[in-house]
Amino acid sequence: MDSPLQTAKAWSRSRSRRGGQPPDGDARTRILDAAEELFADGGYEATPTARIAELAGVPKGLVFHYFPRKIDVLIALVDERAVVVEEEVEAVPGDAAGALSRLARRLPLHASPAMRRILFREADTHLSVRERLGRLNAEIIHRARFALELALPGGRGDAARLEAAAATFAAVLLYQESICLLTGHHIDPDAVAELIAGALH
Amino acid sequence: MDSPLQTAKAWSRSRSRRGGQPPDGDARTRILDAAEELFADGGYEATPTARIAELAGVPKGLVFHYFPRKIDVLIALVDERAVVVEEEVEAVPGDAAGALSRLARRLPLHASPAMRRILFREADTHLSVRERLGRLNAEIIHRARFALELALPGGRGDAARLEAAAATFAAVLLYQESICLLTGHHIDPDAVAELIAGALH
Amino acid sequence: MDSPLQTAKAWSRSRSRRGGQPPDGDARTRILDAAEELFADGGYEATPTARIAELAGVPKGLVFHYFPRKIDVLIALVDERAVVVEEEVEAVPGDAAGALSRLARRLPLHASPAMRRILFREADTHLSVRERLGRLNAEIIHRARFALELALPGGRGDAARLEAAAATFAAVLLYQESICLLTGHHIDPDAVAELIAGALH
Amino acid sequence: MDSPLQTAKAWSRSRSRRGGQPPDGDARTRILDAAEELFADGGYEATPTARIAELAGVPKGLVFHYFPRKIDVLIALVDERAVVVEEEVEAVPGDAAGALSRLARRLPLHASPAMRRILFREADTHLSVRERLGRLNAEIIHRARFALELALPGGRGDAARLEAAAATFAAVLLYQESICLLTGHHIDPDAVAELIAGALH
DNA sequence: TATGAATGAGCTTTCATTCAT
DNA sequence: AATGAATGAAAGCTCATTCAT
Repeated sequence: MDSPLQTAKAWSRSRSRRGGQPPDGDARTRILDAAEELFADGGYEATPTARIAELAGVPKGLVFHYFPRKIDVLIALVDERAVVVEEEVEAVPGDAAGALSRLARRLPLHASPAMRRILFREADTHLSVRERLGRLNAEIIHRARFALELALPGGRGDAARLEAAAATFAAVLLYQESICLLTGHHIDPDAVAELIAGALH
Repeated sequence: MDSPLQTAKAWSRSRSRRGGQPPDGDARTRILDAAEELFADGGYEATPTARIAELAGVPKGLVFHYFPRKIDVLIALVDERAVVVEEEVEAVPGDAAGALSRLARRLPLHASPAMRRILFREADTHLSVRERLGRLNAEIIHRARFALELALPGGRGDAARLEAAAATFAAVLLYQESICLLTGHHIDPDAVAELIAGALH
Repeated sequence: MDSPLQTAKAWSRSRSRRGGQPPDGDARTRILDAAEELFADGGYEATPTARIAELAGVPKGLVFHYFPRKIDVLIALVDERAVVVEEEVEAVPGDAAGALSRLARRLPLHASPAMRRILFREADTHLSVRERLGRLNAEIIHRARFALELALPGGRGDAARLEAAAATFAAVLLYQESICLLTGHHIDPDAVAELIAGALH
Repeated sequence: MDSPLQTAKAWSRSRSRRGGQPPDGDARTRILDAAEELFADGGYEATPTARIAELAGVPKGLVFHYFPRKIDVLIALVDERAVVVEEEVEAVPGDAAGALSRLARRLPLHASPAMRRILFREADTHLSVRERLGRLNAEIIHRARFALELALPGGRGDAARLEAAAATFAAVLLYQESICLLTGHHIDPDAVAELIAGALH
């Protein structure tokens, strides 16, 4: 409740509620589960399909039954487990900081923490991943701009300023988790929301 | 001069000035050059040492003569070509936005665009890279905070607010290049500098 | 009528008359049809059973329902679709060249062009195929010798000469199609028939 | 001396004279030797590279050091060990049968019996092999026609007849070995030479 | 009879690394 | 310092075959 994004544990708790004990669900699901974990940990390239199969508790051949090429596992993962939510949000005029905070708390992305790591780690080299990350970034900027526009009185404030504010907020949202992982430096999205909303008066 | 970070072409121009004959420099240098390009393009894991040797125009065995293990190439690259500059900067009270802009224009990092990509791409999985990125982030935050503190009148403005501002600016600086590469979305650091400086009055 | 052997199109026309709905015939037939085409094109070894099933439009498991082992598909093909006709032909004394021409036009083999390719391609390594090809060769030589004997006056002409003539004609008949496919060089069986008949006076 | 083509034993005797005991020669040569034997026996597709390495007495990886893809082994084999001799032969007017016999005894092809099998077996499916076989066929027909033309008096005898005779002789020469292997039926090239020469008077 | 998930042995190929020269 | 053949473990992937339904 105090964290802007669900933790890894909270996420797996919410998913395992529907299933049983490991091996959880059907073979295809277990393969994706395993791949998600391993890709997030060591990266796509460094993860052999054999280890995916092993962790999933299925024979090596079955991985290729469902996913003819290794890359298809990653594609399926992104397709099915990193869904960008593109819907209109209700307008709340006047409270820009609150709107940004709410956006931070509820990213327009259905994805586990592991999937989020994969999304950033592999975007560099894999087109389908990059495309998904691009959509997410666009959606966040769109919503941030919408929140700021509504919150601000009239047409005041030039467009460039608003654009920079939205992009800045998106950058923080997208990378705060990476930054924490890589540098150990925590960023409080609420403080940033207030800061940016304040900057536009 | 109008770009916040050197472009790839500008960088290689500035480097080749010191070098000379094609193929440029001695064998060790050519190996590192090749590795830098290939690691940036396809990632460390996906780059065979044989291709490094090929691109460097040296026999395969020579790579292992200079760098006993493949990982040593990456380590040397980070050590020698991603130098974080840790020095005190002169204070310019009163002009917070200008100070941030100057910081954006001159990151405390001696590294080519390719090296910067490597730094972010491999930080996840390779300790020595992560450590370097952490130092860079710390240095940027340090300087941003210093600039903002000096620029602001008195001790006014609470510490948390200043912290958030510095972290936000660092996030933008660190990831603007990645964001552009991944999403095509440009961010103007000067606008962000002004925005953040403005937010602190 | 002017071609010594049926063309692929003529063959499939004559077969589909008995069949009917697309996809043609029952599952077993469609499997054999697919195998015939694929074995002829790429060879037995290079053809996965999965592709046979795919081309036949049947599930993979069904192939093994009808043919427990992959080799059984080839065996069935040869058994059922490369039938060597072993029957006595009427004698027509005096016209050796004509008799050979007739033999060329109507090989003692019921088989599509694809099956003929399979017969030659797989004879090297698969006993049942080799045996069938041997029977065909023997039958052709038998008929050619018979035609030449009858056509020639008395017992004149030594046996070895006649043997060589029959074998030569058989070689041309058997391999003219292969030669054309492999080298693009056409051979006119009628001209060869006349040549060989003429050689025996 | 009485056989038109060298036997397998005679061929390997003539080659091993230059080398020592097995493992004979350098690694690349041993790999080609092994491949030649195995491809001839079981066919290209059915021969794993691992068995080539095993028979050659080299580690599996070395095969791919010299031949990046499996198909390159076959290509090298055809390139280096199935050389078609394209040179003019001296004219011997008047003795067509003798000229053809000499052609039969000395095919314009430098290749072991094993290579000859490979040439015919793989021509169907591998372009480079087919091209080589086509060249051989063309050369044989060329020489046979040349021999028959010279041997025959004046311009007598129509061109089509001569063409058929040359093609027939080439077919017999090319396939006599295959026919013998596949059907057990021996053909005496000398008898065929005499027959065909006789047919043209 | 019909189906497609499941299996695992084995395939081609890759690659970091070693080493004699 | 320089070289490229040699090595073998392990990678991605294929495929005939089995089997529960």
